[in-house]
Amino acid sequence: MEQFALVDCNNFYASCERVFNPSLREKPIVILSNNDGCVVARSNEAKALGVKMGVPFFKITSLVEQHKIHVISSNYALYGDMSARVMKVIGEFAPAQEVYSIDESFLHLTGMRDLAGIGSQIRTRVKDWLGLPVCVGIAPTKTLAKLCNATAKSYSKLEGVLDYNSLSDERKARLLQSFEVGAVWGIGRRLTDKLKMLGITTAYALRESDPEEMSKRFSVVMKRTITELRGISCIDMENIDEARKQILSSRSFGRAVVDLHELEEAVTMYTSRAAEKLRGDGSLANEINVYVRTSPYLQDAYAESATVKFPHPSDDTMFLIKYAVEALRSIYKPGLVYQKAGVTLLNLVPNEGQQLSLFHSQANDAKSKRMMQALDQTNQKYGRGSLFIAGEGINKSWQIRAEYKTPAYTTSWDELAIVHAR
DNA sequence: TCTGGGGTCCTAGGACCC
DNA sequence: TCTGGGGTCCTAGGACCC
Repeated sequence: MEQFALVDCNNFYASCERVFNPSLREKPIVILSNNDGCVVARSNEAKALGVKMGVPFFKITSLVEQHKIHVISSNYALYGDMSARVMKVIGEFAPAQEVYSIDESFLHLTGMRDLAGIGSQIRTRVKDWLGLPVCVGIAPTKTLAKLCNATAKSYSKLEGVLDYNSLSDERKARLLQSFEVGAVWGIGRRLTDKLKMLGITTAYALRESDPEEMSKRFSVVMKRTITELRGISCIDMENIDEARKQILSSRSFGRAVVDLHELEEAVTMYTSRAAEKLRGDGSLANEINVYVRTSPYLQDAYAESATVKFPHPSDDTMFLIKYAVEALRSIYKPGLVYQKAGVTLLNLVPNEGQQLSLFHSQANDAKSKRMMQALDQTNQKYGRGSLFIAGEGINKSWQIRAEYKTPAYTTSWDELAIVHAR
């Protein structure tokens, strides 16, 4: 039988902030999304006060004042760096690891012994070495490992680890009964509603439903989920070395944007960022999609996107920008108040042995390669944004707000944590 | 008389995840 | 007044082929 562990950091962003600011321990904390728009992470204390995930910040301002909730703008440089460290430590425990998100990773434990013991060791080591709390769920399928992880988080008696294999059939059934069907991995809001109409409201009821019939009624994805709930693995470990299939860079603006010129600056910057990621993956893009939108909450909301295909695949920022701006101009409508724009690189291919088009000169290609290397190296060494494309604009007054940001303790020389001698 | 029967590839859109 | 950003996978339907 296969065995998987899901290791998940508890309240990851909030926990990262606490590592560098211990006075935040035991205090309610919320972390805000880019632009300080809504809540993307909460400490347990904030959850207990009723702050919901994803709630717009302006809706909880009185709650924040009333309970002295600490408000922090998200600091992705810090979280990304801490994440890399955590994943490295966790990865030492198993022959195969799949980093599933910034704060979660699956381990392949098939054939290993004392799985719960391994879970405890992981927990202890991450706490000791990095100061971050994690929980571990262990089961013969990823879907069950997810549920076990959630249970390990909510019952302190379990000390952060739950091994599904150690439960009796009756306990397994009770565990599944304790979860609403929407809590199951792969069952979102739409499916939850549809399942409810069939009288399926818990993870247990879903497990007991007929996979074939459900496959016809819904899709093969549903069938897989049911099979996984029955303890038969059908969602394998993914190869994490595979390059991404698309790269998206988008942001809401810090203020209303009407001007085409400002949109061009934004799109230029997003394209630069996406191109950096593209080169980091060692990929080339064949197409670019650009979208703009007004606030979707307006009555006459406008949202449009355009895709442009390149004459040949490329990772050259200047080249990509040219097409991005072309796409933008085709969808720009004057007089609207834009709130967000985004750029997606599509149809990505590995940057090896690419056939150059007939009229594409070798010399130009080498030159652009050196230029892009210089750009990436400078930005890596001196911090993002040290060197940028002129079209991004200097002021960037449309950029996001981040009023409550903490320093980039681990990734920027200017902002290193200071240790005070006693 | 009664509209072939497969196949493949591509795309848009839906649903999900964190 | 204020509502995130970055991904994946699946399906249905159209275009095209023999």
